[in-house]
Amino acid sequence: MRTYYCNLEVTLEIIGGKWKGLILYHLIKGPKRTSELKRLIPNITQKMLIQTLRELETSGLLHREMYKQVPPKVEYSTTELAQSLEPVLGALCNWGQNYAETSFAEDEYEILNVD
Amino acid sequence: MRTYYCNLEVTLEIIGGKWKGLILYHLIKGPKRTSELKRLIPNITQKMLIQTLRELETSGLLHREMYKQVPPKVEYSTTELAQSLEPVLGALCNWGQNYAETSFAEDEYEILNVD
DNA sequence: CGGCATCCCCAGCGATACTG
DNA sequence: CAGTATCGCTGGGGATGCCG
Repeated sequence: MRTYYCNLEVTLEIIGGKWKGLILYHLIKGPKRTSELKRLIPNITQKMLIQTLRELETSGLLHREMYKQVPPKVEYSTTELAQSLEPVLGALCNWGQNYAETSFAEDEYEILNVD
Repeated sequence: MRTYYCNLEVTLEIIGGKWKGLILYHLIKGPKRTSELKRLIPNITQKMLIQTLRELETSGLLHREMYKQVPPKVEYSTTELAQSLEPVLGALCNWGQNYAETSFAEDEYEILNVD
């Protein structure tokens, strides 16, 4: 029996951690192949990418579609459960942009959008 | 020069991690003393509580008010920057409640609200 | 009561090499 | 291209005890 002291703890257990939010953010915009995600999130290692995708799949947030061909092609997409996070993740993203603009020195950071 | 590949990475660096979101969530509802926060977040150790509060203060999200008296009294409150997270954290909280209700077996978890 | 300092463990993560 | 396997580190964080 797992005990939570706040509903937010549930959320953080499912989509918290170093990479889950970022992966969901990109996948919510549309299905992506493994290599596309790696390109969108350059700092993640392949190991962590695969591992995190597995966890999100287990939590019912992602769907994994495998095409039987050579070379292999795998595509990840979000479930309805994950889609409902779209406005929240969007808001968090905007908040980060605003935070950087107001709290970071202009010459101490950069945002490279790789879309 | 710190490089981000998505504005969401900024957000996660500031309010990500194991405890920051939870602490902000409680403090946004109103100023709290250290011991109150400890009671609201039973699983956090005092070390991590203090450490995380310091980091949030450094990031400009919290204000620390110290009353010179015996026994000591310290109160933490949110800055305007943190207040803007209220709707987002509230949404995440609701999402977690919904997730638990739909995806967890009823007899495998419990939510103890300590408000 | 609020906070700091130590010690120490372990799991999360990175690096690398390998497979179908 | 997608994924697995192994090794090894390191730092996040827990436990404990002390101080103003």
